[in-house]
Amino acid sequence: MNASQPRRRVRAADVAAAAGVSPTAVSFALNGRDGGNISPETKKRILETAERLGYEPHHVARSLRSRTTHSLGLVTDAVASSPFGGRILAAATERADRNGHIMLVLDLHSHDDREAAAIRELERRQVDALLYASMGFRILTRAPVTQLPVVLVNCTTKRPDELSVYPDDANGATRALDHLADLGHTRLAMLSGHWDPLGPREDQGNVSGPIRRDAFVAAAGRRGVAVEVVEKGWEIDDGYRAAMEVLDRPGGERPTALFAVTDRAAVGALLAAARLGLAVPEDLSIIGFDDQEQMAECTVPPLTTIALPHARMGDEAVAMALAAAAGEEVEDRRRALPCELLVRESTAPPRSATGLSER
Amino acid sequence: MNASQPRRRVRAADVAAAAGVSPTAVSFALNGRDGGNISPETKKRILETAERLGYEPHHVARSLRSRTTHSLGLVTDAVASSPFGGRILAAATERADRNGHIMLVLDLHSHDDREAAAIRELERRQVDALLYASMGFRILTRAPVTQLPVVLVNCTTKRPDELSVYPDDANGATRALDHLADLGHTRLAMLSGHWDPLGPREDQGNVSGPIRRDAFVAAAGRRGVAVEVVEKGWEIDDGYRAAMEVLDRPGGERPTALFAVTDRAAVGALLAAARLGLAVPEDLSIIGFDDQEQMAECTVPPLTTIALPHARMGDEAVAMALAAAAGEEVEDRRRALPCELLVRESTAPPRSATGLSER
DNA sequence: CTGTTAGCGCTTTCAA
DNA sequence: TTGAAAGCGCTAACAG
Repeated sequence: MNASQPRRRVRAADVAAAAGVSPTAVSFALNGRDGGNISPETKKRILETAERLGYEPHHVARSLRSRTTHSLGLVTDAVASSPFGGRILAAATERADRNGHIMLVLDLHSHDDREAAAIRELERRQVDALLYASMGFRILTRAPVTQLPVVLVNCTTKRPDELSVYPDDANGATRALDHLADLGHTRLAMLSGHWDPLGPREDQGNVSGPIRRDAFVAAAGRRGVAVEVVEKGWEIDDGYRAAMEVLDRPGGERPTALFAVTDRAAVGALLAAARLGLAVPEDLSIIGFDDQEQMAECTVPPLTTIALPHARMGDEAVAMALAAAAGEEVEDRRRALPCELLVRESTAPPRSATGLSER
Repeated sequence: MNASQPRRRVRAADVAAAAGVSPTAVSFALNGRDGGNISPETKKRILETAERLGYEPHHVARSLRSRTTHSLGLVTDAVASSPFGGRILAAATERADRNGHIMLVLDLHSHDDREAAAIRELERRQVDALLYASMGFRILTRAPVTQLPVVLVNCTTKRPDELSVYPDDANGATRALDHLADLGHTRLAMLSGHWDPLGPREDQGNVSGPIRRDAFVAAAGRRGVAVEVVEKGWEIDDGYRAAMEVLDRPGGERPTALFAVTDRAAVGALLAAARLGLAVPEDLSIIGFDDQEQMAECTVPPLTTIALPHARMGDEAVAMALAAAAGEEVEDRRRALPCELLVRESTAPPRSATGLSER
């Protein structure tokens, strides 16, 4: 049919010519910018012509003229390469896309010295706003320097006017304790991490560890249950060693439930329990934190855990960035998002509470 | 000092005026485009002036004029949200950045029907080339349709002219077997997955499973060692069940080494071994596949595994895309990248081979 | 060796 | 209601 498929890109002017109108009319019709100044039928004809010709607006030209690129920059310290970062990124790109924006991604690979250059690059690209995401939850001493609107993701500062979204770890830890206490456990242990396991600089460390620990201990105090805290670290082997320490003792002195600072540590605890011949959850309840992909859901048994609000962080961060870019006043500039409890199969009432000793 | 900080953006014309030259000279000086037609000292003066004024080229304007945006589009079926995808993405953004390009990321969230729209969006944005990355290694029946140069990442097609980079799973599985055989194991089991665990459509499934299995079995045949294959799946619980099946029998009939199709399955095997009171690697060697972040390295004991070439895939994909965008002829259009063996602590010679029974 | 000038494709003010 | 025309900031022919 279309014998002479046109090689050349079809421009607004081509549509205008084909429809017998001016470029102005085309622009108006396509952008719905008609302040009632373009007749419905003309508009319809223009739209049809554009469709027929396969017209696609030239985004770059549009950006040059309108001084907005409909794009957002995402600078990450290493999020793109962390197992959680993906969830933030996916939700962020999703939300951006729904709003006609696209995400420009720059990964610092933990080289903080590249930060300034990355931000300048994004400024040059005329992004409408910036997201700055960190791998672990951090409290920054200073936000990235730029004239652009910035939203901090998975990190925040002390300044109340700075835009940020981050997980409410304390809320999550409290839910973990309540879950265990509600089940009837009274002798608990927490497999905890260290302060600042990642960075050399004070503001680089992941602060989730102490927050989770302190909130858990505080909540335990409120509920009147005992907690033994063992600080070994976040990883599988750390959890294994910590669990071995509290579990390898006579039944009566052993905690009936463990709260692990991360799902990885919880997997270590699972390993230790298996090694010690303790059945989970019958002999020992274990609850993790993070709802880590491909891990929490498919351990044996599946892990009860506290889910980090990654998707929501990405989503809200973009919403905030867009609002700020549009010059709107943003409410709740610092958003601590709740962490949901996911009850799976690694937690149950303690033996003494059920009164029955199965198997 | 700078009492009157200029609000207005400084343009090339401003630099030209300040340096007492024409905009052309500025353009030439900044782009190194001088065909020897600009005096070194003029150039120096221009550069200094630009520096002093804090001039930043307006990328959008430049793109409009030069018809190249120095940006690459990345369409993923869900890579951004997978634990491996991050590594690809990080390496890709890194390489792009080093070459003055930026990455526009669009995540399909497994909605294949959005693919066409995503690609059109990227075309509108005038990206110089496209990367199409899939979460699991797939063999596509058709590549994305676009006029742009495309590089397939972690997937490929049967067409030899299509650009792609993907892992050489067969190579990895062969290395796994060689490692075990070299250690002296003669009675092995492979904890394998299913064909097509992910997608409804035939070309959506991850093909790594059967490739790894077949290559492992073939290599075993070559080395003359026995392999029992158990097909349960990729996840921790699948590995646990599969391992239980082959391990829960008298010592003489039990394999001395396990090859797990993924690190997750290997963790399941670790759990099963612990449950059964088998010491790893003394009683049982376990080797995984993937070198999964925050998992392989920190199990107890740390897992010997085969590393997927994620970073290299991201890196080479960008290099290929850039070359293709520049109109260069690309060699090795389909690149199967080798998978390295990482020897950690979960593998050792079998008891019978050492002749000693420790502990 | 340097400057003038004409666009890239689109939007939008202003006049018809 | 519609159209002409003037740029957005930069690059690259083409003169000078």
